[in-house]
Amino acid sequence: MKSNLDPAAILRQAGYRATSWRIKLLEMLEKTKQPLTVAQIHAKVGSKELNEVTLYRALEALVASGIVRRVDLQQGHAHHYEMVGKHHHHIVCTDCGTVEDFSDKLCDSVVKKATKKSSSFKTINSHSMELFGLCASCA
Amino acid sequence: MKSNLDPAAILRQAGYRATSWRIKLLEMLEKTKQPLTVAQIHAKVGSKELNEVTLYRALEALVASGIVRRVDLQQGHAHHYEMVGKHHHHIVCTDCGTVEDFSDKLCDSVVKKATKKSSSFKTINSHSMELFGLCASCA
DNA sequence: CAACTATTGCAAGTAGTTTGCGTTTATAGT
DNA sequence: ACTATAAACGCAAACTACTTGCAATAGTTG
Repeated sequence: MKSNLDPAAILRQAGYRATSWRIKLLEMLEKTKQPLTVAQIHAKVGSKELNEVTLYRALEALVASGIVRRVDLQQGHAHHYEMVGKHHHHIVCTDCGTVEDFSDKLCDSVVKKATKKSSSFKTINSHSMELFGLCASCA
Repeated sequence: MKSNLDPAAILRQAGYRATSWRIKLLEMLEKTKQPLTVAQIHAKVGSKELNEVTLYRALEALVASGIVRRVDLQQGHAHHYEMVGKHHHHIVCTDCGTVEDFSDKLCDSVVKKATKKSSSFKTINSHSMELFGLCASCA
């Protein structure tokens, strides 16, 4: 069992067809470090040829099967998308929008504590955490 | 210096006029525990009389001056709003949308650690964290 | 390589939010 | 209290982000 599946294999393993657009989409997302908006993805994958609707449907499917993650970086009302990969969070510059990744296993402790203390939740499946501040050049 | 200002005082202190709509809006938000969407707020404050645009402008102003907070509970593409009050986070049921508050000072440690480790950020002004799972009745 | 069905493109629709502009209303100054 | 001023408001219209229906196309299975 290879740890790094290629896009076509990832898609088929999740029960999807390995279509050229979805392969291109996953290849691009794997290369890119920053979470991207639909508009940015659209531009990068080929805004002329690829229909926006197709992109929305592809992202919806990929998010549903846990291949892609949707994050809210509080920039207007558009979401950002990124490959799930290893779990991490974001530090976002509220001025220029630069994004830096970070991760901390302390988060898991927070989740565990919250679950234990909660009156009506016993299982937490996922969590999001983003930090907002000013990057070096904007400060 | 009273700790609990009334809505009119809060508004004036932030440099706004204490209009009847904004007073009603803050009174309602103070009473309500759950974060609400614009549509829900609109319905609660008076959907017939209050123009939606006015509500959007009021919320924009209140968010800008830190009186109200905008949170993303990942339910479609609408944001939720709540009074800032004391800092806390949310546990959201991905099935029925129930929201429970929680807070943990460990979060501050995470923020501090991330700031220290970050290569391009030295100041973090705010952060968001939401947990997603299934509540007792949906599990 | 034929049949089956997921995926795509197009056109249209909906939800959420913003903008421009003329009118109303809270507030500061008399 | 009364008036001038600018913030806040309502209405209409525009706009962005996203969704839905349906017919055409293209992976995949046998």
